[in-house]
Amino acid sequence: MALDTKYQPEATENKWYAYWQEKGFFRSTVDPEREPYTVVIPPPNVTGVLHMGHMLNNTLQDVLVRKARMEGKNACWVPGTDHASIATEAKVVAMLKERGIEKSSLSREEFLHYAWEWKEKYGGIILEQLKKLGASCDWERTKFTMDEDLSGAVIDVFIDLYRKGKIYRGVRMVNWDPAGKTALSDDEVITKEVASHLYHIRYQLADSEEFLTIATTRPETIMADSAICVHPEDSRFQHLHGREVYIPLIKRRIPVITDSYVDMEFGTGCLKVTPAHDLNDYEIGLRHKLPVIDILAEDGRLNAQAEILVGEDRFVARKKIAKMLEAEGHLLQVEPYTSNVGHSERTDAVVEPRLSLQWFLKMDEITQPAFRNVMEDVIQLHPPKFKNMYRAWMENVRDWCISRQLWWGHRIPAYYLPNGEFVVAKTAEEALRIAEETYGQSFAPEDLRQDEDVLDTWFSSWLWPLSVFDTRVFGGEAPNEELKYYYPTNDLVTAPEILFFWVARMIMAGYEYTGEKPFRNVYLTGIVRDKQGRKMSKSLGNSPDPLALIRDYGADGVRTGMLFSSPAGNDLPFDEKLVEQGRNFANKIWNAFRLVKGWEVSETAEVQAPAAGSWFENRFQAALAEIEDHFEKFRISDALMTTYKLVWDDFCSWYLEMVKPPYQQPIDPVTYEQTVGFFERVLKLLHPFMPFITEELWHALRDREEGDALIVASWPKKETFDPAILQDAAQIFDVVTQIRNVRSAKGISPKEAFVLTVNTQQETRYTAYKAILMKLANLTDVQFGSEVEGAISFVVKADECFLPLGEQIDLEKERETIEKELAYTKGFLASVQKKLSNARFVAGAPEQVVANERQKQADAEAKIKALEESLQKLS
RNA sequence: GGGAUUUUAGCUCAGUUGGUUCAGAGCAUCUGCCUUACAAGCAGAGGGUCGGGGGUUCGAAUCCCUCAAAUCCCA
Repeated sequence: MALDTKYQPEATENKWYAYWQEKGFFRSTVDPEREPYTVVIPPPNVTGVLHMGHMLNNTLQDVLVRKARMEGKNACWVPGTDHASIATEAKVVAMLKERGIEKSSLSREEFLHYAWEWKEKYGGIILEQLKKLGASCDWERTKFTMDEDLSGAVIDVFIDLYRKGKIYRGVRMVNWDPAGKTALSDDEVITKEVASHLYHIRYQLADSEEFLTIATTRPETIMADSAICVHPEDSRFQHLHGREVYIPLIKRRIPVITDSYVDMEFGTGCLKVTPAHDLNDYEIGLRHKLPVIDILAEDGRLNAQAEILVGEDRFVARKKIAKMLEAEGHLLQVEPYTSNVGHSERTDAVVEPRLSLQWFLKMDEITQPAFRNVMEDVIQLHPPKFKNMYRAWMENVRDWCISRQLWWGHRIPAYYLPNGEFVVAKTAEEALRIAEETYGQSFAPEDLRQDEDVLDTWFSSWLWPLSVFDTRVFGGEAPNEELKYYYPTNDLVTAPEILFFWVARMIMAGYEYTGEKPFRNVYLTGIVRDKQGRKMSKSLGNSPDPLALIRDYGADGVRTGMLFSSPAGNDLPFDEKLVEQGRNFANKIWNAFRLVKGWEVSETAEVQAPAAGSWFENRFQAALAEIEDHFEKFRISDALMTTYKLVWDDFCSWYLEMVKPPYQQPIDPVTYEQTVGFFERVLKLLHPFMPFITEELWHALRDREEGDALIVASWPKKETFDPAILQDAAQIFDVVTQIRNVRSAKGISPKEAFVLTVNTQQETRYTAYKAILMKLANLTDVQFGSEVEGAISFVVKADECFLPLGEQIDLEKERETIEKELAYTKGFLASVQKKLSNARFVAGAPEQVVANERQKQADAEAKIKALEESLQKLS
């Protein structure tokens, strides 16, 4: 059969993915006989499409899952999506707008109908894309955070925490969009520089004819002032401490307070404090127990609390107030000023900081086990540097605002009563019953009004590692078999950006509802960035299309490309060169297969390299030990690199070259069997990284029985290896490289064969590898001796090697080279001797270190001797 | 403003409790090869005073201080 010289991934990938699914290799069910290995996917946004971050993240998960599966564990990777209330609602609103429908014209039910329609249409796309990447998820377990049972769990948790007294209602300042009449998250606010004015306004002191002057950009809010604040150390205002002033126009008395928040350099050094309309002022208000006076309605007009200009828009009011202040002589100065003003991403209205009643979860107690168990490494973060960040956050954690002014999500199960109270219950009927019991009066169902808000998306995804297995445990039921078997999960792979939003909260929920951690290890990936260091995002348009990449480079190429340069916790500066390297690697493996597949086996064929097998056997074990160590420490990039070098350098460049028969000649059966066996073993190591090409070659290398697939083949067992063999071979390889080097430097063709003469203490080393040495360096013989006429010489470790090159030798140049090396080695020896002659070193350093230094000394001395001999022969 | 992390070859990163071969890898670069597995390749080579300065130590990329730069989180 004629095989293409290039690996063609596309057909292979579809074929094997279908095969794996058809055979049910991704499926996991409870099996107490086997050790479970569980991973829950960080649920991507249901309306999202695959981006580079998902590619990296899910490749890593798939590597871990596939390796565990090959190790014989019951590997269970649970896929799913989350409802992402803000993002999804924004998309649905945008879709409706395109159809000419305003959200405000719809009822809640109508809107949700459209939202579900959207979800049904687009919700599965991202999971389908993950299949192209090769993700070996148990698709039968696919979950969605708004599935009926998962939603029930969220509501149960809200009720439970409310009854435990951990959930309360409180005031919080939000970004308010007066045009959209909705609260915005910080991400939806765009800050722009706006040309405005700084108004200098004087306030009269209550007990004298004096005035003080403040500077503000928002004169229309003076009616909401609760105090005037000065810096406690500001010498200009010491006389004002403890006194009171009148707000101009409305003549309300407010105190002068001191707080170091005030910037003495800015404005006049006197700050008007308006707790209802500025976040910093709100905090000053809390510290000084100031009243909160809210003068703005939800549409941005002044309300009755303002006393004057009621019903005017805030910007109209600003101009009118300025005029009124001027008329009364209170406006001293208006200076131009540029300020940063938040605008609504969607309506472009100026965002108003606004106090609103929100639901909060108390964090003081629920964080305790989550904090302790990470600090004590019960749950390990990889890399551990994130522990510091985690601690900083957990030590300064604030109560969690869990309500959102949206419709898409889990509606808060609180029901308001006509008497101003509310009850929390799973259903309206239950709420009615509780209300009647609690207040001893009867209510009609329509008396109850359910809270309009939904819960923060994280309030459902924090349950994810539990709720994908068991949704009833939150209602107080005993854990089911699934939860008992699969939980705690093993590894979680996610981005550091959501270490607090998601990871920490999952840990809290895990301990709260099971008393047990949700996972053992958290692998934190980096962010995929472009060459300029910018985060890849759709809006910047700097992200390649992942599916196009897979099409162009193959899924295996893309997977390895992403992993080559992404140690845990480090950002990945993406470069198409990386996936090109991945593709080249797949091609290299493909061509190694072509070589082996092309061999004809013959009983009479000569064994090329008897020592090759035992060398590679040991080399493989050494690499395997290293790979296992890397995996254990979650150094996935390093595990890949070690595998890469084992395959490319050791297997292809050294081993296959050793055993390869001369052109068009057959290979002996023993070497062939051994080579196919090695090939199978390297395919196993490669499989987690490159599942498709390895499965393809697994089947192409031998005839397989039904169900003998690489995806479920056994991971190679770690065995001891002999470092002496590796050392011997390394010495031989060094000699080969030196000979090639001499050829390269002298412009001698690799086809010209030589006799190598070696002066060594370890002749057996050379006889054992004689065939290999001759083959790889193109020698006609290897002899031993200390002198060769007309030869060029070089020293490898302590061994002196001679190649007879006749007239091609430039004696003067050779001498120079050797003298240079000699001087260098003498310098090195001197530094070692200096160390050894230092009594404090010999006394203080560990025995092993001193022994090493002595070895270095001996090696250097031997080398100097060999070099000096060479030099002597030249003269 | 508070906190965290990072700074090692052109790029991306290793470098384990300070001590093996005088700092390693991959990619990129340079040189020579279309040597029938692979030019998506083969063979070989060059490249770093470990961000700057100071200190501790017999010995520092590694520990301490200081300065500088970058990134991230919280406000």
